[in-house]
Amino acid sequence: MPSTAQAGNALADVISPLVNSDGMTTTHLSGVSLLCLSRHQLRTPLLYEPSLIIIAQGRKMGYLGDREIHYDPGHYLVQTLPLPFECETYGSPAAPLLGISVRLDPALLSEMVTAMGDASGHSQAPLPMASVAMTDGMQDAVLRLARALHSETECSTMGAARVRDVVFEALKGEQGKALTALVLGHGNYSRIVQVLSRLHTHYADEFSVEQLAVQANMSPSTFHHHFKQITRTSPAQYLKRLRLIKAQQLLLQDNHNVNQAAAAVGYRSIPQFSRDYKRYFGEPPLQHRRQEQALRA
Amino acid sequence: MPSTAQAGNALADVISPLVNSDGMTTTHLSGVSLLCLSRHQLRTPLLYEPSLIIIAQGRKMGYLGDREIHYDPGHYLVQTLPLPFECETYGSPAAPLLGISVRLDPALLSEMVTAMGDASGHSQAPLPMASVAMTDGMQDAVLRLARALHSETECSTMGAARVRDVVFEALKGEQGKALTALVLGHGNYSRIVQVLSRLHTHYADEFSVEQLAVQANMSPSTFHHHFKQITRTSPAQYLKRLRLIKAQQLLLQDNHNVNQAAAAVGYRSIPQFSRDYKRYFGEPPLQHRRQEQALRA
DNA sequence: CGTCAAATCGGAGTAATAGGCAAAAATGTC
DNA sequence: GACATTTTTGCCTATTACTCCGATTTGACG
Repeated sequence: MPSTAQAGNALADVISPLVNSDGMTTTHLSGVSLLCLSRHQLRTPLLYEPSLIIIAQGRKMGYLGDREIHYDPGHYLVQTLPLPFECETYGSPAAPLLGISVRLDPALLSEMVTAMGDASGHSQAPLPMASVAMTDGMQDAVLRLARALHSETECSTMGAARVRDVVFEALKGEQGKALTALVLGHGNYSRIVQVLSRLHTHYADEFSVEQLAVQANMSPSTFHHHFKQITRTSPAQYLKRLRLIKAQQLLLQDNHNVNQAAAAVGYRSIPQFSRDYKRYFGEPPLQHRRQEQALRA
Repeated sequence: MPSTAQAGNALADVISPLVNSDGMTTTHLSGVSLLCLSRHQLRTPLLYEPSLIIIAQGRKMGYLGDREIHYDPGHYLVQTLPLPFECETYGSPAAPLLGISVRLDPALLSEMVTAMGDASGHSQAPLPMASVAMTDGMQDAVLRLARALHSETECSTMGAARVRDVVFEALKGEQGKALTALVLGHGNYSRIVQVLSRLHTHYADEFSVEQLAVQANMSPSTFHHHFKQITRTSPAQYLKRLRLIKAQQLLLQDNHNVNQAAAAVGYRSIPQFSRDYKRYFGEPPLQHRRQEQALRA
């Protein structure tokens, strides 16, 4: 059981008994996972599913293009879209990072947004990733959710409701509009989102920016513009990163060899894959796998 | 004492009494050696130190990439950089190759160049190896040097001056500029030379072209370009040849075994070493050593 | 300060190389 | 002559090198 450094951190105390290893721990509640990391993790690219991430102890820092996103016990993360970005995690054996992640199920989201009605007049352009100041309401909701995780019975009977509470708080919060925009097609934003969704489903296929622009009903140049506004990278870059991250999973978790991984994510040229991989992650594919394996052993 | 075939070859007559075996003979003057070879030596890779080489009898032919460099009694060789190249020697028992080699001491060179002042306006790109037509001045200077070698007393009192004369003639000659460029950093040229120097000192270390390019303050592609311009091979090739030649010395002279030699010059994989050696020298390492030992016995 | 030419950079495809493993071959040893 | 050891070869995968080319920068000159 990881240690909780600070006294009086209720959430950390509740989470801590539930995890026993670094990384993501699943819970009895699908869509809810626990984060733990007892060491410093240098800035590295990764990809989160749309989710809410609440930090109980430690802190994280995300880099999306030129934006820096801090999250810590006083700020939770609203991740609306599954964007590739880079993340640095601050944790130590004495005070590991502890947190809880709640996946944003589109169906649930849609239902809730519709039920809540459209209190439109959107304050600002929706951000696909944003750090939001913690509120009392959210704090309470998360704490209740975390407590529920201790009992399998409570999970099955009350789990959905606990999750609902948390999401409700998020919808009320600063970034509620961003989530709303996801559900109610909101002009340009949702057209780009559709394209992103397509990329995520078919990342191994070949795409031309032109095709994508057509799909979004925009000219290539406007498409490029809006795309970059949201993802902070160009379409081609986005796809490349997506592929590389997927390939990394295949390499490190599914024990594919470099050939297979490269092919599986749509690379035609293995050398090209190797180079891109090295540029993005800092070291070439196989070496990376060896290191990772060495860490486990 | 080797025979001097042609009548009236003053230099050959002076040198000939000083040598009594094939190969390099050292003299009382450090940095000055005598060459003798009474048989034909097929084209084989080797590495000279920066030096002046004056042939008194017979001839040699150097191959540096696509360039051919002839040297014979009418042409002396100015070797500015220690480049791996290939060399064929024409000699026979009746008329062995005879020559004299004067090492180019960087300190001496530097001193002389500075003293002579920079008569810049460089005629052409400096060549790291070049054959220069013999001049009367050089002929005289070398002859005087050679005569001095006969007397240990003269060596110790006048040796330095005699060497100085020879180097002075070289500096005045066609390739003087190449030597000057060595001392006075000359933009790209000297940046590449620095890298070469590093390679020669640390040839057993691991290098990537990328690193080297950084050291030379160039992009990889530009680095490639300039490197090849000077050495007539690519960086990786150059390092490989350097290592193989060093390994050859260890094998043939220092009686290392193949393992040791391979490791000592930076090969991680012995099989790879064996392959490369064979490609470069025509036959695998051990066989080569055996042949060489057979020749001596 | 703008213009043109030359040098340089960075990307991408092709080719070559490194290094691992295993087996064959050669060598030295008893 | 059989065995143990060293060396060589073959094959395979992953990585790097090499080279060309378009884009960009640099630098000299007007």
